[in-house]
Amino acid sequence: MRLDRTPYDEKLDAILAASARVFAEKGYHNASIRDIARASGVSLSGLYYYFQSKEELLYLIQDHGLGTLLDRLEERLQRVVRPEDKLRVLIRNHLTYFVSNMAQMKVMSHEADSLTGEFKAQVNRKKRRFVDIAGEILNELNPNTDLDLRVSTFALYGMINWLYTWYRAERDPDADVLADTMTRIFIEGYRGNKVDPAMMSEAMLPS
Amino acid sequence: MRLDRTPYDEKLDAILAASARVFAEKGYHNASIRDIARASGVSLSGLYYYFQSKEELLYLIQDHGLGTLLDRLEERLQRVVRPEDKLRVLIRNHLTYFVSNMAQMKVMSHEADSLTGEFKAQVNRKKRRFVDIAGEILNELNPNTDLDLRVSTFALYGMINWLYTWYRAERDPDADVLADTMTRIFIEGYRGNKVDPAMMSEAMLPS
DNA sequence: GGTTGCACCGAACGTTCGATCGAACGGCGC
DNA sequence: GCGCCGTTCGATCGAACGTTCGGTGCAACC
Repeated sequence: MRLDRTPYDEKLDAILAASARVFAEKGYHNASIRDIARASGVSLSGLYYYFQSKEELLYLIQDHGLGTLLDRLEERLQRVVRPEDKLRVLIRNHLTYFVSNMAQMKVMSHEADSLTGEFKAQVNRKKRRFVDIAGEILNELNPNTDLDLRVSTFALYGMINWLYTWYRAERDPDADVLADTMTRIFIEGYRGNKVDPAMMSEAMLPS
Repeated sequence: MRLDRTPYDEKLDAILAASARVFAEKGYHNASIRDIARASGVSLSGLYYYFQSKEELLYLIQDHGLGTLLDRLEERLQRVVRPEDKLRVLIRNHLTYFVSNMAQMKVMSHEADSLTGEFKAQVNRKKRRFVDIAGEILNELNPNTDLDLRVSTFALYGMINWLYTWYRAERDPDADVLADTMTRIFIEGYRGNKVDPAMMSEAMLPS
């Protein structure tokens, strides 16, 4: 089904990859289309055959990356049942993709607000899926906690998404160790905070 | 000692506050000095009486904010001794300042890479202090863990600093609840991951 | 009351920005 | 050999950018 990849597709992917590198290094608004032309080996005007505006270019990078990440996540989640394993899969899925595609992941994390209008709405729809999935897993992991679910969910994604600000492949552990570290901290931390039964009134106890 | 605040100081602070709002809303590179002139009520050229360049303006915002945050942190840390309390103080210090100064905190978190040269070096020096302080606390909290200290430290700051991407005061809990949630997750998660004594070889046990 | 210096501004500079336009290239069907 | 169409590019546009320059008002001081 992916056998019909034309030279057009290949070149578009190359342009998106080069653009992600430029956006990651200089930031979206500080990067110029001329920078991308230089990095991709295509002329300034030639680029506009592949996208209609700079903003659409950013959208293509983000939407494609989030789509890939989401597809992989949903496929991998089907293979496990315990919430602990699901959370491990989610964290590892993110971090593995991150370490392998650092430029793209930085653009996805750091340039979230640089899109406007329908571009932003479409990307936010995909991001919402990630939030919902994590929320469901946390709820399975510890249904009886008094920790705020929304705060806990974004605390989790904060741990993960902040990576682009500090991670350096040559000195830091690989993605598996990162995922293991964050998974252990978060599972232990979230699962360990159950509501203290001694604090519950009799009315709350099962009759 | 702070009684010698001149009208110049007052106006500079007002300009910095207005600039932080503009930078937070539009992003540093996407915001123009003209936007800041409009937001602060000072003419375009009049602004340059208070700073020499747009980049220095960003530096002033970041350096001043980090300085305040660091001063408060070190003062509050002196009042507690248990590592659990120290970590709680650190998290609460960050989040309280964040919620009270959202624009400034967003600029500090999101525009870290927008500075160059000596500006960036000076800001990074202050940020390093935060990393070192957190690392020392985590080490006191659980000296026997096999969790990577650097990864754990940035996981903690990721939880905290990511706040600017999702927090909305009108729907989310206040800073105290945020701090309590994150503190409980992280303390339980980090302290709970001790090296399993059953996994240790005899050579590692005290003789 | 002339001089100094701080605070501030309108106008303009040179440069870079995202985007467009018309022309030209090359392979393929006819 | 000719026309077509997908692809590419040099030349160029108006707008916006950060910064600078010459100058103004005004309070303080001698």
